This record gives sequence, structure tokens and C-alpha cells, in this order.
Amino acid sequence: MSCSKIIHDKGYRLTPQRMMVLDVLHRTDDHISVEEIFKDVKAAYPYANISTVYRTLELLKKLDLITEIDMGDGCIRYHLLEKGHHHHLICNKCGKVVDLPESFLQELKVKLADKYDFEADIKHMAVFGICSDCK
Amino acid sequence: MSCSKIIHDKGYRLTPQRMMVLDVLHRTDDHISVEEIFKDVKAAYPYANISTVYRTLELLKKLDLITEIDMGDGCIRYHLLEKGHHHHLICNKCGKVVDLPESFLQELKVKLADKYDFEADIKHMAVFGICSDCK
DNA sequence: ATTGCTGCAAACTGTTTGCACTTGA
DNA sequence: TCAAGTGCAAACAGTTTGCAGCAAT
Repeated sequence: MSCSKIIHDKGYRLTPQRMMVLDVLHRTDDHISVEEIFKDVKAAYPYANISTVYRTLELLKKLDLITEIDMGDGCIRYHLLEKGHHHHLICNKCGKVVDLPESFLQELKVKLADKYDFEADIKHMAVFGICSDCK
Repeated sequence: MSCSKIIHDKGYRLTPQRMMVLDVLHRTDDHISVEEIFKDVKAAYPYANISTVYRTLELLKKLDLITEIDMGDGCIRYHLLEKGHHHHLICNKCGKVVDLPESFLQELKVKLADKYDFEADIKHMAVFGICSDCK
């Protein structure tokens, strides 16, 4: 089901601003910061306000349509959940980011469920370290 | 080797302020925020300044004496590395924190090294989810 | 005696909020 | 119509910085 439909069905209004934020999130394949989203939205609609972007992201988070991730540069980035779950290996030296399939952490999830009866919510994880090139 | 000795040996000065921050970090078994460290230091030395605490933590981080962790309450907490590595399960509902032995993530580390030649630096990790009580 | 460190105040960054106006349903 | 959403400006919290004086080595 599309994000716009979910927003609408849950009784929230589908405003142009919200559509523009969704559009930006759909168009990028990367993880994108509030500032970048704002810049893109503003390109289409110069009167856009950053507080609206914050409020929209908060809504999307509440509706479980996006996830946040801190990629180590001190700013939180966003990603549409419908684009699929995956994880990241981030090199502390060169900053390179390698994607990790969701399945990679499945084992950990199962172990946590078994031993701790803990239902881990690992949608999007960043693992820091040193990549092969930088060793 | 003690933290104070490392600081001294690397050519940094062992000032009373730095000793007080170290002392607070040593005394607590928990993970402690900048604000809490500052409060404790101030109790012993009322003229203490929070920017010095920030600068000291930055130094300790650079010397690899502490790790940071975000326990989900929106503030970063600190922990002496010499106190041992461990991880946390944090419940998104009740906020309960359960400690996880370091070994628990060993398998993941090995897998990352094998498949991706990536040397993961998982000193201190927070895994969010739902605990057994809250299910 | 140096140079690094501290205290202070001020700047800065990212985020949130109150309020009046606008608009989607 | 009218509650929900927006834009604006101002507040806010956490952190960083420039600088003058201080103190560890």
C-alpha cells in the first residue's frame, strides 16, 4: 500500500507539503537528512518551511513508514521502510558505507528471542569499524 | 594501566578537573550523561565548567578510554572502557535495560570479518525492541 | 617559562513550540 | 465548515568556540 494511502486512511491529511516530502524520500535511493529533504522540497516549493519537514517526518515515523539511522556524521538520516530493510557497515577511517542484507542479522534476532525473550527491532542498523581497504 | 597514567604518558596534563571527571566515571557503574557528570564534578568543585567536561570527554574518547552510547532517551551516555565491554537490550515500551555479555555479538563480529573483511568495532551497542514483560 | 588547560560568555546548530492564518476533507 | 496543518518567529537544549588568565610540567 502506498504511503499516501496510509496517511489518508489513518485520517491524516494529504497536503502538498507531505506529498513533496514523500516524493523526495521516494526518489532518493540513499539515506537522506532533514536538511537535504528540506533543500529538495524547497526547490519545488520555495515557501516550504523546515518545521513542516520535521513535523512530517515525525508523522511518518509514527506511522512506521520511515526509519532513522545515525551514520556517524552526527546527523540523523531517513529512509522509506517500503524500500526494504538493510544494514550498514561504516568505515571509521574512510567513511565508506557497505550495505548488508537484512538476513545478516537474522541470527542475532533469533538468539535474542530465544535467550532473552526479547523481540529485537533491528530494522536498520549501523555497524562501525574498519573496512578492508583501510586495514 | 590507569587512565591517569595514559593521559600523562601521552603528554596531556593531569589537571584536577580531568581527575574529577575520571573519578566520576570510575565511581559509577552505570552509563552517565554529560549533565550528570557535570553535576557530580560540580558537587566537589563548584567552579567547574561544563565546557571543560565536554573537552575532557572528547580527550578521553580520543585516547580510547571511554565509549559513547545512545540509550534512546536522546542523550549520549559515557562509560569507561576498562570497565569492560557489554551491550544492551532496551525496551521501547517500558524503557527497561538489560545487559548483554560481550560474547553475544562475537559471532556477528566473526561473520563480518569472514564475509566482508570488515573489522567491526562493536564495543558498546544498544539494541532496541520489546521486552518479555511488555509483549 | 612555556604551552596546554580552564572559565566565562557568547555563538552556533539542530530541533521544537505558540500562535494566527490557511486549507483539505 | 472547522479541525488539522502550515508558516513564521521565537525559544530551546546541547554543544562548541574565542579569548584572556591560570597552572601543570
